[in-house]
Amino acid sequence: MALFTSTFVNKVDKKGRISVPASFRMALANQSFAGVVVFPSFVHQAIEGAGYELLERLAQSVEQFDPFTDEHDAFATTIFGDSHQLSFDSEGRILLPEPLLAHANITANAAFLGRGGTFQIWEPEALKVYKADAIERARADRTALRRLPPGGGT
Amino acid sequence: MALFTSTFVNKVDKKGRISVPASFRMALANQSFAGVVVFPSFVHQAIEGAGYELLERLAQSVEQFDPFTDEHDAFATTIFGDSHQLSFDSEGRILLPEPLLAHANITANAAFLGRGGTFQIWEPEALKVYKADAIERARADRTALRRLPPGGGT
DNA sequence: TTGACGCCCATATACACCCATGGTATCCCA
DNA sequence: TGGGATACCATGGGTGTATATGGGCGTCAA
Repeated sequence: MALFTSTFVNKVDKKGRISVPASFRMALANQSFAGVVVFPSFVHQAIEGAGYELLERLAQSVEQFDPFTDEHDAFATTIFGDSHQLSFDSEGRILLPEPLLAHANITANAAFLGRGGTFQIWEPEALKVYKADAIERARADRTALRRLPPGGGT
Repeated sequence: MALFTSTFVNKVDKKGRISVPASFRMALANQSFAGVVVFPSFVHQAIEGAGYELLERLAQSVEQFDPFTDEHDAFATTIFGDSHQLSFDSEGRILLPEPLLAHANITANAAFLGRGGTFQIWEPEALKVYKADAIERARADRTALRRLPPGGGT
């Protein structure tokens, strides 16, 4: 499995296009859909992104909920209702929809944040703030990382 | 499995490249990704390094969290957002990203410190200080070593 | 008709790949 | 056992290429 890692800050040009980092495109290379799937984050002023395949898995997982619970409702509405399939242009760029740009407060630059199986797109300054906070929380909770599946050292 | 052992001090050339010690490369030889994965240490001014396999295990471990909890959030952000996949060039060198160099205060030289299943990259002088301290702690904590897992020789 | 969007081309820069060198430890053979 | 030959490794630098970015043009649709 290819993973999204690292953080990249790219420019939004005057047409609204932005390059998806090459390593992210690489991670998506063998998907059926040549592009990304994005939807607004529930909790952050950021955009969630993933490959099409993840959306399919989410669909399955949502169906496992009781179809008439609140969760199901919220998930189905938000994730599928507000998610967009953005295909790459010939240079590997995407065109972020206006509502998503507004949700994440993105104007001139946007930061792609790798999160393993998924990624997020942030306004760079907002990401800086959020990252500082995340490091604090991770540091405090570091012991949780010891719950690693078996394998090599550490 | 192959382990990272010993300490090597190598030069950072003017392009920012640095040779990964041959024995470390050997230890990584049968991984799916021909390179290393690095991320800033939470606690030290040093760079943590490992094989791609570690990242895969982390991804699994993170997925075990409920995907929308705070823990998941903080870990995914911190670990994947700050980790970089650095592939070897044909001579076995890597290119350390600027933020990591800054985090570890590395300029002209860098020290690779083997830690078994993982390794660290330090500014050589800082490592000297840390090592002296580590020896102290090891001496004080010596009894902990008796808690060895069962098994024959090695 | 006008605007939005998909496709094409152009460019600078960063980086991956290639080849060259020097030093060192190892091996081999006398 | 000594000395030379050799293989390996860290290091340096040149060059082609991929990537991010910018802009022009045609087409489709409202």
